[in-house]
Amino acid sequence: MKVIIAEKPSVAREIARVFGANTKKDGYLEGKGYTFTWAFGHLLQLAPPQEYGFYGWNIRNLPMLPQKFKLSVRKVKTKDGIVEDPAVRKQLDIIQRLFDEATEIIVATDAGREGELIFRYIYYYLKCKKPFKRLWISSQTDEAIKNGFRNLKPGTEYDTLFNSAHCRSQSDWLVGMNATQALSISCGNRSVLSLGRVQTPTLAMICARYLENKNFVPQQYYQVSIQLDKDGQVFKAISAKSYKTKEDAETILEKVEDIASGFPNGGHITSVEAKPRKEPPPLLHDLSSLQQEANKKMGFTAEQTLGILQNLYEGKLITYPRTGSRYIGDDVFAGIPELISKYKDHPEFGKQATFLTGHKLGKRSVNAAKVTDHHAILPTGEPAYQLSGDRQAMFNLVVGRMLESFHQECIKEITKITIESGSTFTASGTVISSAGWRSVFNEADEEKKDEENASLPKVKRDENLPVVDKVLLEKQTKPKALYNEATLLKALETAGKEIEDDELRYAMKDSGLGTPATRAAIIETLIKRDYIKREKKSLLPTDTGLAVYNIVKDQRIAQAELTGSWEKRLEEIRSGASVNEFQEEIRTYTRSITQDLLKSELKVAEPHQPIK
DNA sequence: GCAAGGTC
Repeated sequence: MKVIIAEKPSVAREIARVFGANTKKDGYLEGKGYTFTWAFGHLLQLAPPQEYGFYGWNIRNLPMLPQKFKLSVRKVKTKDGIVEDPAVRKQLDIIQRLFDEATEIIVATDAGREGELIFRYIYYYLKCKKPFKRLWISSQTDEAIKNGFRNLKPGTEYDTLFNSAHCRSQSDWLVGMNATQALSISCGNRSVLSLGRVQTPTLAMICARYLENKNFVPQQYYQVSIQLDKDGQVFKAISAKSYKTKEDAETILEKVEDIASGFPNGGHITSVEAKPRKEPPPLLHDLSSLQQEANKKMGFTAEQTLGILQNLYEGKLITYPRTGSRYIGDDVFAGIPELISKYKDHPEFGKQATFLTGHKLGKRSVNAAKVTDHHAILPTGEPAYQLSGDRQAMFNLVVGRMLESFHQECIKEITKITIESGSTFTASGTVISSAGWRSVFNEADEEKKDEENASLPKVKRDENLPVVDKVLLEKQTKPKALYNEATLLKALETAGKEIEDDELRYAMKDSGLGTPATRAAIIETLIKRDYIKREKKSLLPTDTGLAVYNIVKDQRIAQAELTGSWEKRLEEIRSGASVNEFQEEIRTYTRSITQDLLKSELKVAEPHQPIK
């Protein structure tokens, strides 16, 4: 009997379906001489410090550098404290029994570094010695699965991938556990002051932006706005220049040739420019873009969005949500017309779905090379009945975005009118001449400035129009906005793009900080540590957060570059470079940061949480 | 009591 193990139940089910196996058993599926079982993500984790004899949080244990790491079963928090997750234990027992009976093991965890780690930790924990083959596919259509099975690779081909994954895992443990204990102990051991490769740069970004915002000195400046009348249609124009002093602006104001000053037609049109601008449809959603959108439109936190999406996914209404790709392959695209046609009667989207079934679809989101472990988020086409408000709203974002993505360009006409009336004024307005994808949600453009005109009348060069009103505008320069969940997620995704070192920037180019699956959890961790708090929609540092930031802000652990340098080395390990060398560097770094942190003091008198 | 990674 051959055993296939997937990363999660949904993938095992898909593969089993392709094989025509449909006997359901407890923890696996069976049929056609195969069994199809699964993990639930990481079932095993690196064992905590006490399993190496490092008891309590004690300076004598630091730095903690286990000679050999152990694995332990994933834990879960209950009212009786932290215990082994019984569901995980049960699944491990099932996998063990299946492996024992297996003539061959086929690894079908996700095609990537963590997928490899998920399997290998199970394999080594169960002390399995049987050889295994690797299924390596990047989409889960029938054809891709069949093809993958015709091209199974020897398991050993992925040994270096496992090495890099294991190094990532150990390095995060060494740096995170030691830095956390060192900082907490040196600050009096009154509360957990955690540090880590991802959470600390994230905290630093929030703190730096907060301080920049708080210390920003706004500059006062002035402009003059006038209103013109074209056959009864009034529109706004604003002075081309802005002025540092009120006096300068008042001079300009007085020079305006408006009706009240005795000029019946004092607005002289000197130029009219109209340019069409094409706006391509947006890409399909990945998790991060959907979290950002749901935060902007509905105010959901990243964690709430993830929870709702997981729920829709378990109800088979949407495809896998924790994806980092905004593309689909040609195989999935082939099914899109049929999928869209299922929404022809949808109360909100029916009209656009019907429109699209009669038109050639845009292919901006179709690119097989940009599909990694999972493709972009799509509805499955299953009918969705009586969803709760939140789930319905989220589902609509997914369906709506699908329609947008395969829709046509939006064509806008951007008009700029220049007017002389004592000095130079400009009026601008944007008119949508063909809505294209924008007709799906039919929402107003987000970033419309105050001075923009919703529509402009048709005017010609050399026309003279009456100026019916004029006003002095007092304005201030604005600081960069504080982070909210949407902008922070975006910043985490693009973290590393500003790194000067070409190699480090390259190493981070596809990753950023954290992963789609973990970013919501990172934000929640910072909140749980009382490092940051939500205030309205913004994320603000607390006094504790700022104090920790002050201690570590110049250290490598507070910088995205640390991830860049690890990613570079991990990629080298994947292509065969020495594991020991990197591990030794990490140990050296762990010793040094532990030493540094043990000297620190928390310079804030904030109330601490008692130790549990 | 700690990391970051994955998932139900």
